[in-house]
Amino acid sequence: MNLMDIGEVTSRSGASVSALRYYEEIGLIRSAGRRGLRRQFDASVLLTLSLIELGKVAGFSLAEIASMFANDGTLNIPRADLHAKAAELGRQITKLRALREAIQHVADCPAPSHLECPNFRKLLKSISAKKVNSRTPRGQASQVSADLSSRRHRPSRRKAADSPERYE
Amino acid sequence: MNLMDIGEVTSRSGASVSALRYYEEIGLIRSAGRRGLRRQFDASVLLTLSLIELGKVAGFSLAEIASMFANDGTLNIPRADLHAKAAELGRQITKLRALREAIQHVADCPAPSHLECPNFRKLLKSISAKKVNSRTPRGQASQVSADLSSRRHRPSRRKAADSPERYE
DNA sequence: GCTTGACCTCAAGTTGACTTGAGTTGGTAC
DNA sequence: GTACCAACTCAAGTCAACTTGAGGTCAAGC
Repeated sequence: MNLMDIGEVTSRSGASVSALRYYEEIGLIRSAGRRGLRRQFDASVLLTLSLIELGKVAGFSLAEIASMFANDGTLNIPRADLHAKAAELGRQITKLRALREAIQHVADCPAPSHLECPNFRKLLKSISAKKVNSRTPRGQASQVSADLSSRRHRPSRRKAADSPERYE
Repeated sequence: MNLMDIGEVTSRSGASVSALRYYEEIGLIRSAGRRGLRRQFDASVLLTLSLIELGKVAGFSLAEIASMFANDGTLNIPRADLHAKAAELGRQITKLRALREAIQHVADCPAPSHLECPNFRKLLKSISAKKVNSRTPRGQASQVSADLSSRRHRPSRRKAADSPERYE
């Protein structure tokens, strides 16, 4: 019943071949078997991949996502975890809003240098304060970087030159 | 006037010694000089570090942040960039809200397995769709993980198994 | 029969942002 | 004056999540 080569899975899911093999290796997905050498996937893998995507977007690591799948590949997330995650997302959203406000302010503020603007200093302080209040176990920064400028594992072949004003 | 050893900077800023040295190495911060071997920092570095924090929270890479400082260490961000970033944050916020809603739904949904819940499937689909619509330059997932569960550079001694709430 | 192309394995490399470790130096307290 | 300890340098390691590369297999088409 409707088994797919890995190539079809990539084209239907958007995940790369190497990512799929990696996912299989770490037990995140399962192939239905082999045809010769070739992995065969059944259609359910596409849904699983969506879930994985979802989990990634939500900020779970692949290991955590893996732990959310039951043995049969179905979802198995304790509802309490979900509530916690939702709450966490809520806090994150709040923080991002404050941040956006600060940035917007800076963009509109007429002070010659932002550092000279007392409002900005105040915003800065409030944002840092927020950081300190929220439990930050090892002084790590948060990581908000979205898919709009995802800079984790950015492939080296893609030069950063095409973005508005080439940082790098 | 009021120069600090690196140790004082770490205790006042929360940044680690090694991070500070690293920042200096890549030109993000500057020491005011040396006293013997020891770097001396003046108080302004604390503000700079706040800005760096801010930039990181906003999702800029250190390289990008570096490019925002003028030679004299003052801020120098083109306002258009800021507007763009604010808009980006706005999109990010929207997305996170949808995500939170989805997660909340899953948590409350009585279906035995989430995959069987048509509503969940719908939410899944809408989130994936959103991902596709928003410009995703390298097909990477977004990274939302906040400081509440900072999972970049997470020390390996932390096993991924203990998850239920304590995101440490 | 031979090429092609999609797939395979396995090891090693990549990325950013640090951290760790080994071995050294020098200011300060006793 | 010497012990101590914070700082130093420099190289190498870490982490997650893949990607890349070299070399191999196999079914299909000419």
